[in-house]
Amino acid sequence: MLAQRLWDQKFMAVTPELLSRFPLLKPLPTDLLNQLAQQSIMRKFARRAIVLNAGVAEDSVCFLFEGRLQGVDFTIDGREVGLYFVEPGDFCGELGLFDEGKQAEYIMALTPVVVVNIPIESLREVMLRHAGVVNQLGRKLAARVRQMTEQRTLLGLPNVSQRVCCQLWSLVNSGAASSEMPMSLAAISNPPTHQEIAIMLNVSRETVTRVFQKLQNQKIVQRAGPGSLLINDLSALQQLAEGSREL
Amino acid sequence: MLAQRLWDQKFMAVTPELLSRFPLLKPLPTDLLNQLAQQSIMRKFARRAIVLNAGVAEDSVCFLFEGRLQGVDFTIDGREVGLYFVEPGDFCGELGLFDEGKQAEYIMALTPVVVVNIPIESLREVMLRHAGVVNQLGRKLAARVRQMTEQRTLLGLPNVSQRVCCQLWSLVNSGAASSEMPMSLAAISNPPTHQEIAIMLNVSRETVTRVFQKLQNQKIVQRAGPGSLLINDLSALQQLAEGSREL
DNA sequence: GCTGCCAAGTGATACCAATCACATGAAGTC
DNA sequence: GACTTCATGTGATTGGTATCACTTGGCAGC
Repeated sequence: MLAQRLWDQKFMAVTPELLSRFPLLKPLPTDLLNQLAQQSIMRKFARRAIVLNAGVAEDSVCFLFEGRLQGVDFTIDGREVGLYFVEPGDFCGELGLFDEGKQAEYIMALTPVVVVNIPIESLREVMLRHAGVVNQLGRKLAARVRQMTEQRTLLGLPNVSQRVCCQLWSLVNSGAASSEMPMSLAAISNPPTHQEIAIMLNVSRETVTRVFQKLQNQKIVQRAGPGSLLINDLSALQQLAEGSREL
Repeated sequence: MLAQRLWDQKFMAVTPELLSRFPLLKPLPTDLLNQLAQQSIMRKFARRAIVLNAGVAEDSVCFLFEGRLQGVDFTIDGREVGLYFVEPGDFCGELGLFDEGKQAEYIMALTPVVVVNIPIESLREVMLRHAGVVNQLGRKLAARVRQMTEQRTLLGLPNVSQRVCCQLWSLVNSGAASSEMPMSLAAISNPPTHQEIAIMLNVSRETVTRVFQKLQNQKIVQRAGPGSLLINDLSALQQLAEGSREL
């Protein structure tokens, strides 16, 4: 473990410039960033690797530099449960900053990822002196609660197709914040696999596939290569999500 | 509306002593409590009344003095979704302290309640000067995220009886923190109605009833009057929750 | 005591999605 | 190019829950 860390550190030093790419850390003074950079380590993980472990008190917060992460948990009977996605520039494992509790969920790499681990203790010190950081962390937590609430509401939908469409709809709205798209056309870049969607919605993978089949047959969505899903008929998707239209 | 508030204020003045009963506010100096008390109002609500509205930016945080509240939301098709309970001494609607977003979920009175509303603006000022308050709020949010994560995991269970038993199990552990009980015997005071449990677990009310029937037939739980549910066989409940035993 | 209301209990039925067991297709590796 | 591995596609079967339509029972108010 230590060897691994030293190796990483050696070959991929964490620079203050790199840290300042993260919105949370950007406002910090240069010397502080220098200090943090020295205490931080950069690590790479393969697809499907566990980046943070549930049930243990992790000693660092994980900042995502490249790739995509997902918070996942497992039910007692071993079933996988998808919680949320983490995109580059964002971070996870921040609950430990506020209490001494254990990491609640696993963080798994959906793609090969590059992350920066910053020790919790160092960040706690930063929090003491920089109210702005505390503020942003508070906002982040609040946003997470809101998002979880929305997701929970989604799970209340009795109609499974509607659940899938709702999830797609919320992916469209969160992902493609770029507003140069025409209203009727949008895209989801690096769309989750059917399996990833399934565990977020408490449905089986096959069911997700079948919903996608129908959506494609009706030309509402369309694959554009492996890394992109085109939404041809945005308003149809919205109607499906809202339940005012059936598949 | 204004008249109502004046009425409440007139007949039930908020005293600093009353505010200091809340753990979050207890550490604050007396003069600050005085000030807050003057800006706060006490209100009563009947059972089933909406205490905080979803979708609007509420201008106050709601401290629960008496009774029990539940965070609820509604799916697009009008189905009720239960999110969490609020017990006396606790508060809700605190997300607005961190961002300017709208209240995410409704807060509904499960019993007649007495609450104290403290303006968000006043609390924000308090947060600026008293790091301890920020700290506690952070912990509270973190705890909420953990609890929501657990609840979400619960929903992943394919077996509905298990879901119900898990929920009961977590009610036992959170509610009856009083440790003078023998290990094999516990009780849930003011247990939620079947309907309230049902909407938290995404199951129908009838299904909850049927699970309770089985639990009662097997003498695992037992009603003790309207305000209490006895758990006769705690370990059996645990096994059922963990899936190592079937109903 | 009567009435009304709401929580809880119960059976019959229908249907929808999970599951299983494959087939196919695409991407990366040696 | 052969091979592995993973994502996706598809049909048949089945069981579990929602739903509906009631009944019962307890509590409160008049």
